[in-house]
Amino acid sequence: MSSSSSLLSQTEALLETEGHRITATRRGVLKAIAAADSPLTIEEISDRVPDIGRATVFRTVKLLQELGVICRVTLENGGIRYVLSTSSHHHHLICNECGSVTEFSSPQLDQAIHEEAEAAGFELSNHTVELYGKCKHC
Amino acid sequence: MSSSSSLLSQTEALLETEGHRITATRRGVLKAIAAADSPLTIEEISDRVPDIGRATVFRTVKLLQELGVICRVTLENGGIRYVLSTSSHHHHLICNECGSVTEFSSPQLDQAIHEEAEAAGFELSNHTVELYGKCKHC
DNA sequence: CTATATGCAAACCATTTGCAAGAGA
DNA sequence: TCTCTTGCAAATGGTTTGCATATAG
Repeated sequence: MSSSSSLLSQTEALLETEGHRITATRRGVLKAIAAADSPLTIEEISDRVPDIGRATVFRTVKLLQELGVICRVTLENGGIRYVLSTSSHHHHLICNECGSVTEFSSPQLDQAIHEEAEAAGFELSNHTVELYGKCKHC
Repeated sequence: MSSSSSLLSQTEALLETEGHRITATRRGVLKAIAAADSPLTIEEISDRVPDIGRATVFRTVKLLQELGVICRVTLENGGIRYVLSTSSHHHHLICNECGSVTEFSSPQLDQAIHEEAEAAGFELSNHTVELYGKCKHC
C-alpha cells in the first residue's frame, strides 16, 4: 500500500535533509517498527533484524526518534517501547492487558492543555498524554 | 506546618495498612522528597540521605510509588524523577530550563480524556499528562 | 521473639563507546 | 575518495539481589 512506502520515502527525504545517509540498516529498523501492530522494546526490534548489531539498533532508534519518525511510549510500569508516529501530533491509549497502543488526537484536549499552560504562564514546547486501561478487545 | 506532618502520618497509616513497617529510613526518604522544590533523581535523593544505602533508596522509592505517595515523572529527554503526589489526581508542567515541576488539575482536561476513552471503547484505569516547556520564571 | 528492613558488595543488564572495517554519495 | 555508518567487544552505569545483621512490632 502507499502509506507504508510513503513513510519510507518521507523518512529518506528527512534523513537526507538532516545530513544523514540512507542505509539498508535504517530502512530495516524502520520497517520492523512499522510492521509491528504494537510498540516494541529495543530487544523486540533487535529480534526482528537479527543481522543488525544491537548497538546499531540503539543508534538507529535514537536517530529515528530525533527525526520524529517514531516516538517513545512509556508504559505504566515504566517500560519503554517505540511506535511509529503516524500523525504529527497525537496521544496514546495504552492497553495494560494486550499492550496494544492506539493513537488519537483531540482538539478539545489540546485546547484544554493550552489554556492550562497559559493560565500558569508556561510557554509550551511539547506535551504528552498517555491513557492506560483496557482496550475494547480485552 | 500541618500539611507536611499530615503527609507523614498519612503515609505511616498507609504503610501499616499494607503490612509494612514504619522505619526511620522510610520517613527520611519521604522527607527528602517532600522537602525538594522539584522532582529528584534517585541519585539526588540518595545524596540527601547519605546514611541510607543506595539499594535501600531504590527499594523505598519503589515502595512509596506503589503506595501512591510519590509519583514518577518522565522528562522529555527520558530522565526519571520522583515527586510527591500532593493531590490524588493531577498533571505536570515540566520546565526544560530549570527542571521545576508544577502540578495542576483540570476538570476540563479530564473530561476530554474520558470522552476520548469512551469513544474508543477504552476502559480507563489511569492517565498521565505531561506538559513540557519554559516556566514563567525562565 | 520473629519477621521485616537494611547495608554492603557482588551480580546483572541494558545502553554506550572506541576503534577498525564497510558502505553511501 | 572521503566521510558517515556499522559491528564487535569492552566499558559503563544504573538497578537488583543475596546474605548477614539490625530493628520494628
